Amino acid sequence: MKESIEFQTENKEFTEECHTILTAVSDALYVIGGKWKLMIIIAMARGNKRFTEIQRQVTGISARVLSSELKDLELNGFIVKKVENGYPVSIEYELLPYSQTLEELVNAMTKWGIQHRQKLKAEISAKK
Amino acid sequence: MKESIEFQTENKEFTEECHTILTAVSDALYVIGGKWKLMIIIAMARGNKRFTEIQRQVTGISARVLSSELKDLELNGFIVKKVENGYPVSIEYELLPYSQTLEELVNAMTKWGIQHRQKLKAEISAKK
DNA sequence: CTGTATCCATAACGATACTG
DNA sequence: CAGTATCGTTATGGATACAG
Repeated sequence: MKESIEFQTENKEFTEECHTILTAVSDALYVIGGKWKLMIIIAMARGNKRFTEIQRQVTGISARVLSSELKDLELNGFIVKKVENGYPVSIEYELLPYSQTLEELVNAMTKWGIQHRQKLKAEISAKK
Repeated sequence: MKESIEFQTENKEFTEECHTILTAVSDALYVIGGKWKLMIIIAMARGNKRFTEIQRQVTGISARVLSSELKDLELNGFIVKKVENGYPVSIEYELLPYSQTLEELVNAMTKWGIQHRQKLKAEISAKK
């Protein structure tokens, strides 16, 4: 299957191929789109397991939103909530193996975000 | 710079590194996040240049939203609006070279979306 | 600590109609 | 064809308080 984004003239095959790609990207955005989901997974991949830890690491997220996002992520098979009985009860969230399938995507986005910030910085310097 | 998402024990360095990654991803999401921007760029990379063409290809987008998104994309240096005087006036949107920097990200997302859909299909089959 | 409940503000979006 | 205007709806998220 051809997946590269390319610049080319139109023909009938491209419309179908384009549709395939758009559907795939739409599927992905549906599950991991939005402001927080990838960031939560990244924070967890760095060892943050507790609710408060994650909230501290993911700057700006409120408890209400974090709670809701964690439920979504659990439903979609990225994480699991583990409750350890004891005094007090200890609750940890853990990444499931499926979250590792996002590694390439996260790396690509990180790389792009870094270069984009550098581009903006360069543009601002140029204007002075 | 280390950018991989990995599963490891905590230490002081990770917190900083995590913050770097989260900032980068947050930057990226700010510019290309949301439901439509990547899809519009993909449609355009497949040769769609006219407003109506893009709207037809990006299923479900309204004229109002497309218009607004195109303005954002132009502001951020991804596309340019070209007006050819003539009868009637012809308007085309073209990708700028900067949009090609998204290729790796789009490929990763496409790949992930395809495998995710297959995973869902497999799970549904398994339940029957 | 780990959330939930409530309230409120804003953003995002869809539908429709309309203009040059 | 390429949008804009208007309206209404839903989604999203922040703030605060509160509960187990």
